[in-house]
Amino acid sequence: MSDLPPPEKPNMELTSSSSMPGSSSSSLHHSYSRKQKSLGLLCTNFLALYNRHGIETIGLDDAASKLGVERRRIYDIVNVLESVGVLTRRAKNQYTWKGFSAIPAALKELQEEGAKDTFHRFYINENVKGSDDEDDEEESSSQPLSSSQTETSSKPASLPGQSSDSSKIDNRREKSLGVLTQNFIKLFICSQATIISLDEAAKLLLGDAHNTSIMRTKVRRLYDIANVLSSMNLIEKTHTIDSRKPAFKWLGYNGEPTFTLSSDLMMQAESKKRVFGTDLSNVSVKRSKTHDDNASTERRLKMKQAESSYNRIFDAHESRGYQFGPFAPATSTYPTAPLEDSSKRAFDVENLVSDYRPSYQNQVLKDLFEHYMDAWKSWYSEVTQTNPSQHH
DNA sequence: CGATCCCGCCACGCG
DNA sequence: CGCGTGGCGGGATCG
Repeated sequence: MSDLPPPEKPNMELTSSSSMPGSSSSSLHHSYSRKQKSLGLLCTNFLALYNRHGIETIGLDDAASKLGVERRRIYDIVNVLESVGVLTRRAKNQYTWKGFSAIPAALKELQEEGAKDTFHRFYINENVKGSDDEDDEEESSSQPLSSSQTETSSKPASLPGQSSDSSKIDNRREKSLGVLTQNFIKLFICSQATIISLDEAAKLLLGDAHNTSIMRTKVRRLYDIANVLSSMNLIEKTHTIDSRKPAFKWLGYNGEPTFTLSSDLMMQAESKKRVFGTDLSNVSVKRSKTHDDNASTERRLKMKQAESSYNRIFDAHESRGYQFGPFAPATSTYPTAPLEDSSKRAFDVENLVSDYRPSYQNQVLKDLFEHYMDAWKSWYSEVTQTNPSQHH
């Protein structure tokens, strides 16, 4: 009982002007910071909530209510998470948790797909470019699609009706977000680009730089995707070398999701990406986020190919078959029996969403994070073999 | 201001 | 027809 409240959405106001200035009255704190409801943060919480051992199935309603958001938002997150293999749709309203360990394989597949698809030849770099015409095209014919093979059939090579190659109508379904996410990622892993500017990505991904309207919409989606990907630390927001335009930097699979919660609990005791692939050939010197990453010695990404490096990492990860230490064990985590609630009580997710208020940045979550953070740190120091200067 | 992007209307399938 | 999904863009916030 008392599973999930039937009332779908306690939406107070709807339709018509939704002016909700919170009713005059002085008080204070107005405007509800948008940042607090960002997809990125939501995703971080989502991950924290389901990245525990034992989780296997995820119900959308469940997630929505626990995180205190509308269904719609869950769809956004779930779609991009699925693009990276962390989740898989099992049935209506039900997803299967695969975990971060599924990312490498997913990326690898994306890379292969991208290589054979129409994904080739994008060269972005610091140098400005004509950026006028040319180099647009891209997915104008045939759908990039996903899951080319690997998975049984369920992939009619030719869609009923127009057998003409390009089926403009293409899948009515996932026409965006999911596919967009994959294509976005392909941009990085199929080229050796590390940084891709926003409009560059939009231009490449859409191939319609003339239509401002469409562009605008796509860019919005790109932001959504970027936020989610960022919370997983697959990418990071930055700007182009000339620090002019906003851009995204591919971080790749550096390991676990760094708990970069807002910046309250851990502020500076974090960031330590990459743990394995120490023999990466193209290991860029990624400074910590201590300051900025103004890499003065930014070699021009000219090199091409060299995909084997990825395979190596993936392989290493998979063969290790390990499970990210701190996350699996956690033997004494939320015993389900709140002995007492003086300081650290059980992780009562059912209470995460107090109601309709910004449920993020929750005290409980904080506790959880700290707990994990601690475990993670010790675990990290263990696996950190190659860690020269890092403490003086 | 322009960059960022939250909210939720409403159009798609599918039972 | 209702319901689960999720495209899509207005317009509010942020920097």
